Amino acid sequence: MSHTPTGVRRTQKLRTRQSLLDAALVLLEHQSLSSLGLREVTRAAGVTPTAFYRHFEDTAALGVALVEETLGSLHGLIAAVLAETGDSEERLDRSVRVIASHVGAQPAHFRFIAREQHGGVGPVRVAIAAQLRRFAEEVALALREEPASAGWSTEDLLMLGGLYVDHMVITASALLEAGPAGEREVVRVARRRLRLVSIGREHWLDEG
Amino acid sequence: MSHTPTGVRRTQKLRTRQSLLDAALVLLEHQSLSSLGLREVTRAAGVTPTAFYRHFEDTAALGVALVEETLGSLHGLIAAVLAETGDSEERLDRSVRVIASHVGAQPAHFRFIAREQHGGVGPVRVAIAAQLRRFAEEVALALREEPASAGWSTEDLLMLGGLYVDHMVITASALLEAGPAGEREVVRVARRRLRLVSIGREHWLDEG
DNA sequence: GCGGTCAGTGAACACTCGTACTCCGAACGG
DNA sequence: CCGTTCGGAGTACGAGTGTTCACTGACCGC
Repeated sequence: MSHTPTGVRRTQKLRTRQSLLDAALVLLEHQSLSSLGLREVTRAAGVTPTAFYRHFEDTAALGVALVEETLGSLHGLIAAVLAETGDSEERLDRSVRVIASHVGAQPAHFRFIAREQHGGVGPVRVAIAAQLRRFAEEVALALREEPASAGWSTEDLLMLGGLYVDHMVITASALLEAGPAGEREVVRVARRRLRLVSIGREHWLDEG
Repeated sequence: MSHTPTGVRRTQKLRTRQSLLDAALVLLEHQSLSSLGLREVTRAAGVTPTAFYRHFEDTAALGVALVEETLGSLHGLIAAVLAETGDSEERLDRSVRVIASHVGAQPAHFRFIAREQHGGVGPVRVAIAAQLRRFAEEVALALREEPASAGWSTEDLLMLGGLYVDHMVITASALLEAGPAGEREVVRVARRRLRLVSIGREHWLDEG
């Protein structure tokens, strides 16, 4: 009897849940999850502390939910960007631009990911790692379709995919630190780095 | 009258200071700095809470001190590794091995750095960023001496140095997550990634 | 050796925290 | 329409927090 997932009741519950997530995200802009108090969140969300338990067991569980909210909706996006046509340079530019625009649009979400990727809350770290691994696999899959990947082993494609994903995270983090003012410079360097990796990729099979 | 910095008194003070740092590092293995309590540290160090203030203003200040303890002693090390002779492949292996051995020897220190690099405590983030930038500059300086860097601009050398440093951090973090059991695999992938970057470097000036 | 310096103590302050209760009332299924 | 479900409110508890204050006693330079 899990009842219908629709109805006024369910809607209101999701509403409060979302306001908890939103409030948490605001608070997490200046602190990390492990120092985030349950009461602090409920206070900012406008509900009583006890109401929190109707939605999450822990602040850790809330963190995991935030991870899925942030990264869950991004799957397929990178693959789509890579699948578009254009020469190497164009696609590289496009990738960096997509990252920059997403980070600029929802800085708090990405700050949270960067902060908790190696943070003090185990379950959240695990959730982020799982999502990033999925990204790496998706990128590897997209790369395989390209002519430039002829002769590449699956393992090497995954290595390259992980490299791209890690750089995506680094770039996002750098953009957050630099702020809108330093965005151009960060983008410049990120593009250069990707170009270097791209060149390495082209000549990967020349040796060894 | 700042008196002589020597003497039994100064020695004892440094002793307690160090025990505070050590205690904090142990506690930070399973949590992040922003959730670390002042009382918690003093309890583990075997002193009263008030004694803490004789050494640090904040737990944030303690964090900054930990950063310098961890990274301050590493300067020159990478440059030294890069300065050793050998072909590209050998030096690449050596670099990865040095990282792995250091991480294996003092895991807590490196875990702290990885965790707080994007953590919730501003001053600590700044301190880490400053140290890593210094590393990047040192690496760039070492790279400039090599024949393979002929024709490289200072900016690109710095870009490459930053790339190496970022990968050093990523590798260290991956080693910590993997534990001793997964070390071989992490080292394998790290070596591959560095080789790819190295190949990109060789052909960097071929185009545009 | 004598007086000042100062690292560390111990008690007390005013908080905030997570969690366990009981209870209310609106939306729910039959 | 009626009994049930359940999201949320309210209260209370014990534990832990950062910081302050006056104090002690060993080391210091003179």
